[in-house]
Amino acid sequence: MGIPGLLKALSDVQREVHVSELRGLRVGLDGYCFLHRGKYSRAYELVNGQTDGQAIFNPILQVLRALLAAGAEPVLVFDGGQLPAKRLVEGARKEARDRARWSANLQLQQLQSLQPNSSSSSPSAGHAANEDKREVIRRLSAGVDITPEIAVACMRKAEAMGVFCIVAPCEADAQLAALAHDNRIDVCATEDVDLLVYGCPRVIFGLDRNGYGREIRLAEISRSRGLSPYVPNPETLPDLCVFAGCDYLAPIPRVGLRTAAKFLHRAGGDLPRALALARRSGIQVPNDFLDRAREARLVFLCQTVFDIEEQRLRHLKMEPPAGAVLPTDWLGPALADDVAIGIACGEIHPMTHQPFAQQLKPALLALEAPTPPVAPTPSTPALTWQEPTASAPKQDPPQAPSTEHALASCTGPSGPDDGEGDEEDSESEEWCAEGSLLAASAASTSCEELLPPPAFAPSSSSSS
DNA sequence: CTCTAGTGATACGT
DNA sequence: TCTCGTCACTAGAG
Repeated sequence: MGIPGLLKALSDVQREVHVSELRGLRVGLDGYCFLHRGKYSRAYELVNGQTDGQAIFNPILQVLRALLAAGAEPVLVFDGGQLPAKRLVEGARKEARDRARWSANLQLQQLQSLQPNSSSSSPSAGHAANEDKREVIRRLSAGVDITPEIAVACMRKAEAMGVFCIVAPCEADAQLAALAHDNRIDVCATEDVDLLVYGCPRVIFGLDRNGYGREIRLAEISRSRGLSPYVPNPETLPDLCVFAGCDYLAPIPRVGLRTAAKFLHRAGGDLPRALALARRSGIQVPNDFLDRAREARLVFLCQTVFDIEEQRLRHLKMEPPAGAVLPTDWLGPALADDVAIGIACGEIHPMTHQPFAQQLKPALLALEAPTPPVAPTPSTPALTWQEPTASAPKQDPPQAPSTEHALASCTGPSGPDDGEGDEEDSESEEWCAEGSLLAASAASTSCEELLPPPAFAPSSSSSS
């Protein structure tokens, strides 16, 4: 995620902050970062049987409460659709999650087959079972994925607290940067250094439930000595990051943050010259790297965001150059205004573009049947722009049905030998309740609610 | 020596 | 069909 090592390199310009210093300020939060903190709690719930499925929301709700108590005004932003640039790396991540889920579920099945009659448990056996449990939690939490359904459920909870929420058309990072650029938020809270690359002036990292975090101000990064003699600044940060390898571009082997900074320094900040210097030093820079780097740079500058004022999509900082020929939807999809508004409101799924209320099946989080792990491909490089050969043969899952059944038994609080007939029907009441909540809100919500409340509007126009 | 890239341990609500 | 881990440590290359 982000640029490896950049946050640590900027540690000398970080400052400890507390939410009490944010009174009266509007704080934009990257929703995914805080939902991610709840994944372990969610896995813990799963292995322990009884669960209301709500633990995943605790970290974000605690942070929201801390901000509200301090007199700050939180604004919650969620990720939306995928960018083509990230599809490749997302595919690898999904595969890793599926593998983790697969192994965790197998282990969970074994654990539960042993657990009911633990009468024959010596202390050592109990200890071993505990160790197994921890292992299952570890693997299961790695397999939990945060779906848009979960994000929207979180959104409804936050809105019930009076928090303004929005789903970005693409990445929350770019949307937060747009809000900051439009002076709708004063500071961002996230774990991702990318927000600095996108140009957010004040970013708080590691904000915890007690309200403590570490702030980096974009205007002060040129004071950092972490990459010396290279001196970073807000304008050249995108060049450094695409050279060092970011999410939008396959990295050059043996080139990380330090090496990229070194060559950029020697080239006076000019990326083509830096690449030439790198080649001269024996680094194998792909022939098309400069073109790919220019495309990746545009993602930081021109990604599609939702414009609250105009109630439609726009580009972040500038229109893409007229002559630029880019892959389809490279900067984000072109959506009709009503679809874009529906996504931003959390009423339309950002990927399928279908209304949430119709398709919101019981969100089973990590409980869906995992796809079996594919055999490791022999020796293909991990990230290439070549043809996707991954669709070759789907092997037979060794024991998929039995594993799926074990999952089903784990689903309900006490699943009374449920068959598999009811798919549309609700199995878990909490998600059913969530669904009705969504349906009700979808029926009554008008998208005009996206127009910012008075306190949220920028200090320019007050006409409504 | 510096730096990249890979590995292993690790995580916790009421 | 449906969203991002991270840190410390170290082998190994330059």
